[in-house]
Amino acid sequence: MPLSYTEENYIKAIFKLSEKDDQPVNTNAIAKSIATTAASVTDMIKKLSEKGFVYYERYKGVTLSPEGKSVATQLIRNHRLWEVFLVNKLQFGWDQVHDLAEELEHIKSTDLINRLDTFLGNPKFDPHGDPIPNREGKFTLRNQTTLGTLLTDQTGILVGVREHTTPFLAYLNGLNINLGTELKIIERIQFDRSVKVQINGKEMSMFTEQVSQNLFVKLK
Amino acid sequence: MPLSYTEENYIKAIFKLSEKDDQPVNTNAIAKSIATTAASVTDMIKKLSEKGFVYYERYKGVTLSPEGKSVATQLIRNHRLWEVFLVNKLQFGWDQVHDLAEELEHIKSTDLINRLDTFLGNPKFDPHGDPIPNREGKFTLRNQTTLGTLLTDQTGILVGVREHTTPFLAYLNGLNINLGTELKIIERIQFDRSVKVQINGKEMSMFTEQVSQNLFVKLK
DNA sequence: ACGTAATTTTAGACTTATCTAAAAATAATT
DNA sequence: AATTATTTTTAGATAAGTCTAAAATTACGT
Ligand SMILES: [Mn+2]
Ligand SMILES: [Mn+2]
Ligand SMILES: [Mn+2]
Ligand SMILES: [Mn+2]
Repeated sequence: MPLSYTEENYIKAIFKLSEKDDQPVNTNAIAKSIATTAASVTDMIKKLSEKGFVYYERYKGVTLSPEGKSVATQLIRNHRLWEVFLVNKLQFGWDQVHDLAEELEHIKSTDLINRLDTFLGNPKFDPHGDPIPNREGKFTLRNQTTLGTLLTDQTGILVGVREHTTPFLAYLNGLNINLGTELKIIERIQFDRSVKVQINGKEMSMFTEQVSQNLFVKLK
Repeated sequence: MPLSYTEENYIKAIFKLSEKDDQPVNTNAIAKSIATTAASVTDMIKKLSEKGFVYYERYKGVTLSPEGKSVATQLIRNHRLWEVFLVNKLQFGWDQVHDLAEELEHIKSTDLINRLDTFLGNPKFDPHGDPIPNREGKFTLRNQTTLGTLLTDQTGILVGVREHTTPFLAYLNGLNINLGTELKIIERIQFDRSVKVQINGKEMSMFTEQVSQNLFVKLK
């Protein structure tokens, strides 16, 4: 009884929504996250519950079972390895690969994925700096410091982005900002918490708080 | 109005069944080729006809329209390029890649496929020696001579296989026969049209007619 | 604690793709 | 030419996934 693409997408959505707090996930949250209606979500949750991938009590939200977590982790591994392939081997930009990986992740073959992993040199992070779980489903932890928390004169090296939307990534492209780029805080504006930043020791740029909160860095 | 995987598989099946004679394809033939029932085929053909991918008259069989042919060609291009990737880059055997390519071929992105083509060095043939259509859908013609037609003492270089089944390819693996392998006819047995063959100037082997008819060669 | 607002679930309908069994059309035999 | 056999189509059901609209439940404000 293999899972359909649709079932897999629901399981992944539930996983991502419960990543932070580990609390039961609301019907409406799932509906918004995969652009469908609450009614459809309820239907699907019932099915996933019967199949043992989620724990569900009506009106009380839904939680992934260990089997569900395992499915989600495998999908995330697939997704991120394909993204590495698309960027490192096929020269796609990091703002162009999400939707393709969203399809490729559903090709079910652990052999394929493990060979791809080897071919890519067992990368630990995807093109957006997100950790790639290993064969056993273990994630390497990534630095969660954001540029917004750095003090004046400190330099951060970009190790990830929280936002994965094309507009945001394309905006960073326009500033020549990639993973590994050095970002030095020149000045902090108290009024709106925006920051003046020097990029790779050269150009200056202003970041709103919304931008600096979405950039994960490690201190240089 | 994108095509579903199912619709695409029907179109590809019709293309393959009309490749040789270019005659209308029978309902039963399609049903057998994709392991479904004649009733399902009739339903699908009606839909494909309404969408303009096939010409159809009831009880008279079905033919692909130019749009249908274009879809089929694109799918075959995708399929064969993915097979090259799986064999050349991920080290799969030529007997292991068909089913994976059967899924990968449906990822719809000409950008992806063209980049893959470039990455692989614009191969003209897939791991089974089948021609890969170019961006415009043009096929390179492959030598159609079979080993069965060679005379005694002639040597053929394997350029393709007609059968793509795993058992047949695994059988060739066991004899160390791949594309490029030299096959010299040592003796022809009139009685059952089997042949004694020397492989790469070394081992001898007997091939039944069924085998030698499925090996495409070019004269050395 | 009571009424209102928000959330969630149910009811009923629709689409795509599939199937079995029966009817209709075409092909083959005598 | 009539009968039989084969192929193809239709009729009617089923399953997965989706939707809108209405009912049920929970949460919130006073
Ligand atoms: Mn997906
Ligand atoms: Mn990513
Ligand atoms: Mn396919
Ligand atoms: Mn092939």
